[in-house]
Amino acid sequence: MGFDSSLPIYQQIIDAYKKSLIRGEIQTGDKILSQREYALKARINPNTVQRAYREMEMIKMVETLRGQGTYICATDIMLEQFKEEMAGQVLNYFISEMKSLGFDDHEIKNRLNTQLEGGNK
Amino acid sequence: MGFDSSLPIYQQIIDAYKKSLIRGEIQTGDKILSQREYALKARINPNTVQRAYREMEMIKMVETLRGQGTYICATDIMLEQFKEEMAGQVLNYFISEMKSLGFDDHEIKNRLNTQLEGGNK
Amino acid sequence: MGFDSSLPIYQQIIDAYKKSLIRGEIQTGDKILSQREYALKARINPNTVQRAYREMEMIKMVETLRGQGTYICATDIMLEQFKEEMAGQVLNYFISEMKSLGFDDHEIKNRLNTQLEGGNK
Amino acid sequence: MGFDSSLPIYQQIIDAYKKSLIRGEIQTGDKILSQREYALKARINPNTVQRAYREMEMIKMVETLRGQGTYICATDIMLEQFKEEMAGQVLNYFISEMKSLGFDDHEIKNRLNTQLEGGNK
DNA sequence: GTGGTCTAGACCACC
DNA sequence: GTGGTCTAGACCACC
Repeated sequence: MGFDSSLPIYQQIIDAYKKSLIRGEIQTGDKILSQREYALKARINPNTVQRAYREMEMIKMVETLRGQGTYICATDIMLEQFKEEMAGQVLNYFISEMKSLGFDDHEIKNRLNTQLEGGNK
Repeated sequence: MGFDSSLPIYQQIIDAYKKSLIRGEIQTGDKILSQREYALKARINPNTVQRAYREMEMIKMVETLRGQGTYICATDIMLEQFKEEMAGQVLNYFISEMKSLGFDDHEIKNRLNTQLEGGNK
Repeated sequence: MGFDSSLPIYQQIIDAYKKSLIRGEIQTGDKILSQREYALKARINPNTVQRAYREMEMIKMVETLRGQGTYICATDIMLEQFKEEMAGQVLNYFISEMKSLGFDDHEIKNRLNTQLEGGNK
Repeated sequence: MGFDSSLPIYQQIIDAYKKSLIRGEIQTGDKILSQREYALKARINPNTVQRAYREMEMIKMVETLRGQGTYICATDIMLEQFKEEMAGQVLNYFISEMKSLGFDDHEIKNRLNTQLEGGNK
């Protein structure tokens, strides 16, 4: 429940839900936190949560029943898309971090291979 | 100047300075922010900043001149160590993120190759 | 620049732009009012205007150039959709108003025919 | 209780009462809001309300008993007239909206028939 | 100047 | 209780 500064908070909320879906921690049909609960737990403004929830609703990732709450309604196809999207983000972030540390493409690949073989925790 | 929740904040402060050094944004001889200034800008507790600065002093990455401020004093060898250290962190974070999205070692390598060839902005 | 109370203001802003597009008063490529200007003229909060502009951007009806302004970028196909959408709204509003005045389907048709033939200003 | 900009507000007040009468929401003998109450609820100038009430009195749609309030006193014949009047307004508004969207007489009739048959909620 | 994000808080509608 | 809309206003980034 901590937010870093690179992406807008509402986007981080959405990404976190997408990741939870991919990992199977939540699934279609599940009720998610109410906007107020989320805002309280994350100590952010309810309006910020609402923007995230509204955008998730617009892409039909969740559906909202007035007075009842918000429910996941993502299809398997959407899950695949989210997985691609999140993987792309993770990859780009990784590559840009490595490059900013001074590694070129070749070195990045080598380091990854070494790390994967050497066994990372 | 935003901190996420995974690492202790003082550690994130140190890492940020290490990365700035590697990237050449700051170098040996440069004066860095006073603890007070840092705490104000980052809106964190001065004690947290103090711990970070103390640890950087212990490994002789910076030195503090009383009444004058804190100065970078890292050697080239230290820079190399920092680079390895930071690369390891970035790699481990990348690998664990990809795995939590459901990718195995083979897929991770493939994705990286594709992304590097496809050209990421 | 007056808003009635039935639809949310941000929706009325969007509908007004859709109608202007259909009527040819504005067209693709045109720059529209800045959010601040619109808010000032309509005497509403800039945040309300922003929500309308953001939603128009999400459906690719306009595009926003940071620091420069917002421009219409609707395609002809979108215009056709907007026309259907607005016609549907107008029709439904008309029918519900007539029914609430006590007219049935048959009478509504008759009244419309009479009015169209009798010549309305 | 929201007013749009096309008609003068006092006229909109009168029309709203006429519609309420036609719909049977209020009837002859009922006491209506005091001018002061109306102005407060609708957040408009008391003078505007006064003009509406005065005009309703002139056509003997309401009567004001000093110190007691204002009461509906419309006859059935007046109700019929109001119904015609309101229907005419609704029709004219509908036709002008459809024409401004680019529909001709023939299309307007067709659309209405389709909508009525298709069943609008 | 432009738009983008966020907070704080009011008030409403639906249940 | 739930979400939806709106205002007021701060602060930021890009130009």
